[in-house]
Amino acid sequence: MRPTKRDELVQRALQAFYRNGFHATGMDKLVAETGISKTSMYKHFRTKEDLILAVLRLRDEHFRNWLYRRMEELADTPRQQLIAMFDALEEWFAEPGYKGCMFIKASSEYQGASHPIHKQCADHKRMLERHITELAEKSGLTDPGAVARQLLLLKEGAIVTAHLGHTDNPAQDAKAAALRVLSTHIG
Amino acid sequence: MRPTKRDELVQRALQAFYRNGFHATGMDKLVAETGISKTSMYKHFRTKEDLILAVLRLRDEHFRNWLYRRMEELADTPRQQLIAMFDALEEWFAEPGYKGCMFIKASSEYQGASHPIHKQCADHKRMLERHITELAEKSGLTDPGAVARQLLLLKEGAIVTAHLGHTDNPAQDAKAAALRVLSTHIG
DNA sequence: CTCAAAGTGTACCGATCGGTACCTCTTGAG
DNA sequence: CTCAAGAGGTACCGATCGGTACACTTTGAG
Repeated sequence: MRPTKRDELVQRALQAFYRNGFHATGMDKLVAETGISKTSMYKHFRTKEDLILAVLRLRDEHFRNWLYRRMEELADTPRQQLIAMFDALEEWFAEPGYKGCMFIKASSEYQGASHPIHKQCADHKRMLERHITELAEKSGLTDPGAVARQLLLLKEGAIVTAHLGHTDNPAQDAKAAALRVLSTHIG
Repeated sequence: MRPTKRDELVQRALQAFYRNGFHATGMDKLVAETGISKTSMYKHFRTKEDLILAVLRLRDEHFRNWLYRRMEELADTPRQQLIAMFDALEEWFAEPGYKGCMFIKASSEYQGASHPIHKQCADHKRMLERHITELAEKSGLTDPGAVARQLLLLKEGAIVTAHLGHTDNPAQDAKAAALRVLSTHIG
C-alpha cells in the first residue's frame, strides 16, 4: 500500500476547493495550487466530479474522526460528550482558515437531490446523525432520535452562522440551547 | 415610479440563480431564461456582481416580508409568533422548488468576509436577528438576545437540513427544540 | 410629428472552462 | 541493462465565461 501522489492530490484539492469553492476552482487552478500535472489528475480521476467525490470522502473521514475524538477527549460520559460537541465546534470556528461546512457548500453548488455529490453530502450527515443518536441512547435520554436531530440542527445552525460571521459566538449559543434541550429529555 | 424591465430582470434572475447557483448561471443562460437581452442587462448593471447584489436585495425584502407576515397570521401573541416561525418554515420547505437559503448559498460561493455579497448576506441575517430579538423582548423573556440567537440557530439548521433532505421534518424538530428553549426562559 | 430614451440583435473580445493527444522523463523490478 | 508503468510538459480542443461594440427598433413625452 503506497500512500502517494493520488492521496496527495486529493489532500491538496480538498484545501483548494474548501478555500475557493467548487465551481470557482478550475482544473488549471488546481494544477497551479497542487503542483500536480493535469495529465496525472486525469489518470486517477475520469472527471472533475469524480475528484470532488474523492475529496468529499476524505473530508468525511477526517471530519468525523476529528469530531468524535475531540468529543471523547473533552468529556467522559456520553451525555457530557453530547454537550462537548459544541466546545469542539467552537475550536473549529476559531481556526484561521475556517470557511464553513464543506458538505453544506458542496450540496448547495450541486443542488439536484439525485446528484451524486448531493447524495454523498446527505450520507455524511446521516452518519453523523447515527453516531449522535447512539450517544443519546447511551445517555438514557427519552427519545434519543429526536434529541440527536435537535442537537444536530443546532450544530448546522452554528456552522453557517459562524461562517456568516454576524454573531459573536454561535457555538456557545448552541451549547446553551443544547443544555436546555437535554435537560427536558432526562429519562 | 415605473415597475418595469429592470425589476422584471431582477425578478427572473433571482429564480435562475436560486435554481442553479451563482457561478453556475452564466450571463448567456440568463439571457435565455429571462428573455432579456444582454445589452439591456449591462445598461442596468455594470457587472454580474452588481446584478447579484440587486437580486439579494429583492430576496431580502421578499423573504422578510413573507416570514414576518406569516408569523403574524399564524399566531397572536409575540411568544406564539416566535414558535410559529417554525410552522412558516415548514410551509416553505414543502414548496416544490425549495432549494435552501439564498443567502447561505451566496455567502458560501463568495466566501471572503470582506466581499460585498458576503457582507450583504450577513446584513440580512442581522436584520432577522433584530426582529426576532424585538419579539423576544415583547414576550417578556429573560435575555431576549440569547433567545433570539438560539431560535435563529435552529432556523438556519432546519433550512440546511431540509435542503440536504436526509431528515423527515426538520421544521418540527426545530419547533420542538424551540419550545424547550422558550420554556426555560420565562421571565 | 420629433426626438431622445430604452430596449434588441448580433457579432465579437480575450480568458477560462473541463478534458485530451502526444511525447518525454524518471524509476524500480526483472 | 531493459522495459513497462507512472508522472510530467505542452499544446491543443470546442464550449462557455463575463463583458463590449455597434447598428437597429420601439415608445412615450413635448
